[in-house]
Amino acid sequence: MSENKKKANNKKVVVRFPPSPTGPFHIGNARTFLFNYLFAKQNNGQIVFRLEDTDKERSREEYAKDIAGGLKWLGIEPDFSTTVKQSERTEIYKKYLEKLINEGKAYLSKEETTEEGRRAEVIRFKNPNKKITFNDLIRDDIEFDTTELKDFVIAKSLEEPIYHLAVVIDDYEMGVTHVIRGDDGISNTPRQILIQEAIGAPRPIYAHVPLMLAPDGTKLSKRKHGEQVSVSFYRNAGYIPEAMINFLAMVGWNPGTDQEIFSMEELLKIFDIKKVQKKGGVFNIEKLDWLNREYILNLPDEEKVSNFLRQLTDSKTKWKDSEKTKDKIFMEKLLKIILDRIHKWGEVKEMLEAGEYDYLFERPILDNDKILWKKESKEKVISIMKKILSIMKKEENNYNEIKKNIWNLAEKEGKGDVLWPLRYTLSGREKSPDPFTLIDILGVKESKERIEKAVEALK
RNA sequence: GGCCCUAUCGUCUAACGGUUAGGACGGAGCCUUCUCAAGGCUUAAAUCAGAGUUCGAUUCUCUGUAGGGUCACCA
Repeated sequence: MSENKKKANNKKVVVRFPPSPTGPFHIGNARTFLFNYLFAKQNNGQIVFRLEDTDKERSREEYAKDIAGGLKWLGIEPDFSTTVKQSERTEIYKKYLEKLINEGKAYLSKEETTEEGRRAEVIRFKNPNKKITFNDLIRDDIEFDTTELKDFVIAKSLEEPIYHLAVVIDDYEMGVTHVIRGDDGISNTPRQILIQEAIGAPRPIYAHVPLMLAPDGTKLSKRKHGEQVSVSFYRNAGYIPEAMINFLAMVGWNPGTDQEIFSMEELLKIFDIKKVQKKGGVFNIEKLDWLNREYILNLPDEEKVSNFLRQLTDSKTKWKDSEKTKDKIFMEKLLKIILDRIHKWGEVKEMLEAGEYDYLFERPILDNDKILWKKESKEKVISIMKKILSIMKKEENNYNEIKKNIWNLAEKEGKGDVLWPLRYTLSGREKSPDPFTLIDILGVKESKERIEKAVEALK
């Protein structure tokens, strides 16, 4: 008897991560894995990793790597040291198949080969045609009549087992005690139980977690819903793994309190597989974005800086090696501005590449019409600008005084009449941070020069 | 279509058979420095329908309806 089987007998919890490497790591699978992970860790159990690559046509090494990489990124790693590949286990399956055939529980079946690619001979399971009831941790008892399954195919040949056979044998040999999978697996369960009974394997405890759905209410699929079904999409977009975990856990589960933010540690304490919803949950990316922002804001300063710098380095902005980027104080101010405007790190790169902050590095080209807020008269704007300039000259580098005095001026002359031309002159953009923030980051000297130039151009 | 599963605001969800049906995201409005964000406050928004059980049903039962899943020599 194998080591694993002994453990199962001792009721040591063993769960499995059985991805099929036929595509990039799917976000829905990540969630199912998370539930497995939480359950296993809570019970001091083992998490075995199994690549279900019996479909030679579609399985690819790069996908297996993407899945393993995604799990590592999310911080929910199985026990990779015991990784099993179904493609390397044909001898084992063959043994069981031969036994099943010898015992009359399966048989070689001659088939009519009307379609191309179909075998003239396959191995079918001799269906005892009975009713099967199994218990599910999430849905209680589920009953099936297996008669409708007929004598289903379990292998194309002795060397080519079909999924159901391989799964049952592997779960048995690996001592899997709890099968926690998507509820699209519910209808597979009765035939797998039939096979279990035929090979004398114990029945694991099942928990079918509802699927995570797309906004249209259907199963998330790459074909229908695109890149957003892949874990790597979120990784590349600059989401924080802890935020992803938090979000994934909350689609379909909640602790029954108002708490929204959970660390892995907290999840491990309060997660309860039995409290997982029965209904599928829609993947709501807006909530994810909100959550991710919360996580970004809670990051230690050094991590904020390093993430920000990485985005800058990765970007294709013309000024990324400019002197200014070496000015620590300037960069801190820029980061502060940016942090107010992002939900995920990838947006930093997007904004920088879109030129949204170019005006901080070079003087913007101004449009005289836009300086005039709501068609103010040129004369008025010029006179206001001159007043601002005199405030700046008087106070020179006392930022707080300048801010106070300009604000007083704005109250007197009309906020928009002062603030808009000022802000636009400094940034050259219709949308930007407020003028005081701009003066602060640009410096009084540069701000003054920009205003002087604008006044000249207006005349 | 057969079989299986499910049903509370748009979304994620809370509510020993007794609540003004609660929270969060998103929305709307207002405030906060003109704009964009961020933030604050306020607000709209739900028990699928019909029977039954019960003094009383979001909660239990049945029926219907709707949605989803699954019906491979894919996994």
